[in-house]
Amino acid sequence: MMNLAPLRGTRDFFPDDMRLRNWLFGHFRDAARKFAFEEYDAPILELEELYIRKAGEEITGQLYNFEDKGGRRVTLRPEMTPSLARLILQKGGALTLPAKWFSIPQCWRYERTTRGRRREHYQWNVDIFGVPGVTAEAELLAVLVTFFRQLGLGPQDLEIRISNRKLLQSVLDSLGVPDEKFAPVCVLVDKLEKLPREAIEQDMQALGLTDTIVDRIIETLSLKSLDELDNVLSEKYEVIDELRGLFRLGEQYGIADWLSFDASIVRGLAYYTGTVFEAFDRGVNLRAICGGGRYDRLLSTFGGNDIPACGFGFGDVVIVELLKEKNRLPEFTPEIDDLVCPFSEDLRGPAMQIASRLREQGRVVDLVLEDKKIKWIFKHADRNGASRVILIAPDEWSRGEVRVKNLKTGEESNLSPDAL
RNA sequence: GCGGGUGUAGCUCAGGUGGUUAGAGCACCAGGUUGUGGCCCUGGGGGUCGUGGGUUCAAGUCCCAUCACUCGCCCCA
Repeated sequence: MMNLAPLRGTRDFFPDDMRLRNWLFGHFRDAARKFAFEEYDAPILELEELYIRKAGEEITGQLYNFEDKGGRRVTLRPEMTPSLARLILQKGGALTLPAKWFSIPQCWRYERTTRGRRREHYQWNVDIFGVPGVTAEAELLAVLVTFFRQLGLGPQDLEIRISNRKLLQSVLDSLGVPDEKFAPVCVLVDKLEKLPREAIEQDMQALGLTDTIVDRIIETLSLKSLDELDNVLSEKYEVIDELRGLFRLGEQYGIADWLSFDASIVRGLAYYTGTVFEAFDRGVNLRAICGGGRYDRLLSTFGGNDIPACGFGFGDVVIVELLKEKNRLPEFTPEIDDLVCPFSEDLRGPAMQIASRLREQGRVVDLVLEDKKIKWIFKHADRNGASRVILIAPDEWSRGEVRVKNLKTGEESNLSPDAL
């Protein structure tokens, strides 16, 4: 037999797995919808040039790319934001702002697989275009908190760490580092905790940064609070006011318990320009659960006019690991309302009519499709989580009735089909 | 790319130092119970023992190679 396993780093979703996935995605959708975000989608396959950013990002170094039959360089999308930017630019002036959109795309990367690193995952994306101020970030954070609360998680389980790239930018500016170095430096800084210090310093030097500058960056990132930052930084940076403003909005939204300032958050993507944030579980261990930020100048990198924007991505894997660990995953079992079974082939017609009528009422109805014994029927009903078994049997049917058994209570009665 | 671990039924796994027709539990199917589920009892189907080669009278077992999965490292940086 041929190899039946899914390709390395990819997953099959059997009905058992799909029940969990649908449950999770349902919560993604509910949380976004509560805040009036609208769902969109785009092709999994995009032109490779959509992701060429040359900032040393991990994500663009792991493109799942190839040449199609027309000789085009294409790639399975590693993230949704560039596709979203493409959609926004297509709308042009017809786009009414602010645009609040969400999606649950499957995203791909090609790399060696290890624990927790697959080649494919689903990533809930929530974005706001057209709002320059931190009211937009506050909205995103509130969506996240709403989602976490729906899952039964609290601020004792999770925290959202927030910073702002303008912090780093201000420091670089004051040290005379040219603007075009900013994005690559951010990418390197994001790796500070994951890689040996020397490797990073080497790369920083390759970008033309002196030891003094590197020290200053690290010094800034190690500050633990906004007040500390305020005292240490010589000039009055507007970024501190911006961060304070965001935390104030967090308080007014009643989500302050979930939020903390953390200067070491910078994110590994090149396009962020302002606020950046990541959510972590407080019981250590797991990787970031989600992350996002403001990217006000993404559209111009595609040749369009910029629109202020911010958003986050939220993977489907880490959150499930966390929920498992916290014992917060519900049991997922199949459920149907009625199992209808004709007792003999000449009663199949009436059985089909009764099933149809019940379905028109909105019930989930399974029909026994073969000539099966009663024992099989009840076993089947049990396995599929049926609430009722409706038997179309000769004696009852001759009196215009069907036999109904409620499997939850064990009650049985004869009813006219109209009374079902 | 390097190293470790694991590959035996649909699933989870047993199978000292080689020795008849390769086992268990779960799952599946059937019967017990010809019109009533979960429990129980009985029976049944299902295996080229990852693949290829070698040693041997004899290989699931030993040797070599290879592939797959998995963990760690390297790479990405």
